[in-house]
Amino acid sequence: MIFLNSLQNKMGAQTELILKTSSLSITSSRKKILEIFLSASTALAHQDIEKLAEQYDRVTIYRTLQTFLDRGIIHTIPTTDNTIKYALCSDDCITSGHHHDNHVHFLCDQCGRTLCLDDVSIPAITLPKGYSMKEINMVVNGICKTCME
Amino acid sequence: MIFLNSLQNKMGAQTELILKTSSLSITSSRKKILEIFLSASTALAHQDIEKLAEQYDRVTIYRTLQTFLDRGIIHTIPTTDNTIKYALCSDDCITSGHHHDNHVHFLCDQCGRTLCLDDVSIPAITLPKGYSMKEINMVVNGICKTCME
DNA sequence: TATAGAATGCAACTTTGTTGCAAAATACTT
DNA sequence: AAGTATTTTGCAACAAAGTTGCATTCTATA
Repeated sequence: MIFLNSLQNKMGAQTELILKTSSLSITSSRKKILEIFLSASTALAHQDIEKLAEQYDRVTIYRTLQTFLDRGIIHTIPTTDNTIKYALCSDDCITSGHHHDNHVHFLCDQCGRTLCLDDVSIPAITLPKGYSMKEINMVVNGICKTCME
Repeated sequence: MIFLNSLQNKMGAQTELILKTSSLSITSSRKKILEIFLSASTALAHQDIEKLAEQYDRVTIYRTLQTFLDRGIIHTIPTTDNTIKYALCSDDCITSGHHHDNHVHFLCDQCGRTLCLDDVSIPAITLPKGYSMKEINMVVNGICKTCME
């Protein structure tokens, strides 16, 4: 019990730090949603968060996610089933101010989870003349490790 | 006028051929939606099609797009703003039966258009052990050629 | 601790997508 | 070419997803 409290305090401290770094006021809904992201192993849909933070209003969750997106705390992942998925940005992504999330995302067709393949980086490509690149995303569909077993 | 008719006949023949190839019955809504795709230079959202084919019911458009997806006539493009965009598959994509759409897609942040960069193919990547790949998508955001000028 | 400013919850609304079913259109048979 | 089986369409009703305005509550700060 003491151990559990200490864990929660740790996470509480972490969420407050993230909010402070982004100069956002510290509210319980924001902390709760950040905690959800920190303990999630996969990218989350709005609906997932709604279920895990059901004490908060749907509108609040929409607005909080939008705020986090604006501040670069989270990012969206383009998915082939065109559901919106959100994931935490990596540390240096947040601190560096602008968004650069250079790893490949994996969408499991069986369990439906969206995973960040942190170790697989997106290869460089050459665009036709006249195009300017700002962001690049790579999404792979298939069966994930867990579902293959 | 004669010239215009001949053009429309040409496109009519083309749309009917596509439908026949996929063993779909030929209906005016399907032909209309195919014509829209054939004359579009960019990928289209459901909403775009609804505006361009307003004589048809919303439900019909949903069902037609789903049918075209099932037959591999069109494909969806994952976008970072998480709107669903549809584009015609290339010829060999249709005829070969299974879908393989190996080019990079470009999303212009300025004009909002989604373009198929047919000449830029998706580079190969290596997934971690245990993952199986079925489909791969690469989406680039930035400013397109037209908007840069 | 008082207060200005920000965030939240609620209600009402718009947009987007789905389903069942009767009517209409298409394909097929003869 | 006409009749019939099958498919497709449109309508209605609904469900889900997302948005907006405003009054209330909470947070930061002096």
